[in-house]
Amino acid sequence: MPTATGRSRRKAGPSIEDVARLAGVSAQTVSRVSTGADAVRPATRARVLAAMDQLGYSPNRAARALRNGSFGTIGLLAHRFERTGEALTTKAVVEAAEAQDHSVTLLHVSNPEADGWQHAAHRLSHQAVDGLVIIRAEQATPDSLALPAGLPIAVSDSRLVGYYPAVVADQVQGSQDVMAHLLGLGHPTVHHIAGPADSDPAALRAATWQRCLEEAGIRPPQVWRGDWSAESGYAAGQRIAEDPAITAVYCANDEMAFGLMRALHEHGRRVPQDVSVVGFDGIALSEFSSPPLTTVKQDFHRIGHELVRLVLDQLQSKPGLSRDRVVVSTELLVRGTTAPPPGR
Amino acid sequence: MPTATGRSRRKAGPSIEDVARLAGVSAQTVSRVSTGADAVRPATRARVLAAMDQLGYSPNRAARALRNGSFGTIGLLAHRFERTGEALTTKAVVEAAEAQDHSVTLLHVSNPEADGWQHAAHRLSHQAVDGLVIIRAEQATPDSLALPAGLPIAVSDSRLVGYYPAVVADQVQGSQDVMAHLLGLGHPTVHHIAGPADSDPAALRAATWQRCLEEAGIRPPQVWRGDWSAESGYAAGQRIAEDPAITAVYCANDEMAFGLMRALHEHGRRVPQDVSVVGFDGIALSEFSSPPLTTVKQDFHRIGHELVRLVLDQLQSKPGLSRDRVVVSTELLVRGTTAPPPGR
DNA sequence: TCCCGGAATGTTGACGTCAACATAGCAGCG
DNA sequence: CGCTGCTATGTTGACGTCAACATTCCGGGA
Repeated sequence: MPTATGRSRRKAGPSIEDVARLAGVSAQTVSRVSTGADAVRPATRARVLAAMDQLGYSPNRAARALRNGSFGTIGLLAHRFERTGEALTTKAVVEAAEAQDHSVTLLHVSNPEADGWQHAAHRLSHQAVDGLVIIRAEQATPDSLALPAGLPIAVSDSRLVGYYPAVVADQVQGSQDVMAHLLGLGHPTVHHIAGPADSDPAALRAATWQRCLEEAGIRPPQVWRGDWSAESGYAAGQRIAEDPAITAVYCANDEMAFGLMRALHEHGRRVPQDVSVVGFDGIALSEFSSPPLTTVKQDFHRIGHELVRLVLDQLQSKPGLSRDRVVVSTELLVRGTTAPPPGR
Repeated sequence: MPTATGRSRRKAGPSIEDVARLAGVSAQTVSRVSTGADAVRPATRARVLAAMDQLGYSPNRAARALRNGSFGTIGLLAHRFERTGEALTTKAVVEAAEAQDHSVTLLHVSNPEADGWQHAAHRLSHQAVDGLVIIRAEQATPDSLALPAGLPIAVSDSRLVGYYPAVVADQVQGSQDVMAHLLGLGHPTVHHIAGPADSDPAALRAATWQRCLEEAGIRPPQVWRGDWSAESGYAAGQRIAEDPAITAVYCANDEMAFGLMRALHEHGRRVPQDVSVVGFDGIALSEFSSPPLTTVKQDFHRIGHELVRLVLDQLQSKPGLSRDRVVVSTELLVRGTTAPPPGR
């Protein structure tokens, strides 16, 4: 059974010794040149550089990592990271890490049940990376992860917030803005298509929606349950479109809003004249639905950068500099899918 | 100049020696248990496993990499990988790599001008990863990359195809299907919103569009030039919407189709009654525009898996098994944005 | 002239792992 | 009862790098 064990010793590239021999110096001098640390006579340095160039030498990162105990690598643990929010965060994490001379190793958690996360965490265990960023670990709990102690970790919205340094978007403010906007337009009530029940951000958005209604003296209607996908928004939309009493829907993300709008469109209900729709996330395409979607924009770029900062601060033992929880503000973008209710 | 060099020796986790001592065996026996390779008596194995568990041991990957000359890591070089196609390909690459016990290190090329790619290639230089996957290296040329010789590489659609083993989507077939569909509906001609001029897939789609028109005896109209973004599709749409003679537009990707549709909508031109629109990629949201977008679906999942296979085949020196070029077929999805031209 | 001191360079060893080889233990058999 | 031929385990060394320490070299001052 020759599975993946068939890895044999690869032919090595030129080593520091080869360069040293060619340049007529010791390995240590080559090391000095390559790390740029110590004093080396300009003539010697030039000779070493020429030798490096000639051999196409580049330092072996495994050996460096072994020597230094540091990989220059941050692990990124995510589930379904091809989704817009995750992809944008990932991009920002990679950029920020690069700016700090770190690279990013991706680990995709295929089955988000506890086992998948644990398996993933184990693979990226504390010797493989210097730190770990976890984005949207929806089902995971600190126990189910069993991460090695001492590994610097930063998480974004998820159940893990509170257990590890975290970056969270201001779900509450964003949801309040949405509700103020819709109720301000005169809608008698607002329906909500929520994200999956095991998602923390989804729960927060739903709770804020509910609280805002209650504070306005309105009894919250039954919540519609989606799973972030446009399909689920479409499915909920099939029922919503049949109820002429519904004039405003707050969707927990943009994809579900797209699904809802298609369902409304198919049932001949006009957006925004008959029904107002609001999304969440501010994905690039949200500006190009017809009409463009009113939504709450998240600053994924900043979220990614803050996540990296939290991890690297721990690495460099600057606990004083890193607050436990960074809140990134959100912004309501009022575009074309919201209007006063019909007959008003 | 203390740049990022301030990394000190991290406190090490438990080593194989610690486990050996606790279990009362030699380090080699621990190694055998941890690699699962050799024969170890069940009682001994159990003792070692218990010791590993108690200490929270996990093998040091740097040491392993140094020993084996292999990192178990594939590098992924991409520009703007947060876009749908890139993100889906990335996901598939990560999954496929994981299935082969490899992890994936992401490298984001921020400025795609030659320098950015070269810088990126240098960072991932041949000792850091066992192989390299390059997706959509639009501006890069083999010379501008200067990749280390002997590093297994696989590329997807880009100018690099032909220089390295490649996986390409069947742009030609997909474009032909689009043109046959639209012309078959009776449209007198078809306009095209192309991708950026330096993109190979964009060029291929545009060339096929042009050839199909010519073969039908139609003189191709001026091409509209976009940059893949919905914004650019919207910008082209502002002009297209003003020309009542235009009844069908083939967009080189879905995002631009979304932008076009919003522009058409704003100008009161109905899709598909007045204008037919076709996209390319088959992103998840394309099914949830109103009406749902007719598009050419690419199998990003398969593309990612083939890329990994090409790299790993080279790693295991199976040149016979890996063709130089894998073509992944595309599929026209006829949905709601295409219809016969008005008055027919 | 000789010695001192600092700068440039060299030598040694250790990081953690695992392949190769070495040895110990033990069952089976004549 | 000793020998053969396994199987289970132990020992050694090397992968490439770099910090710590050691050495060499050289100019300048006494």
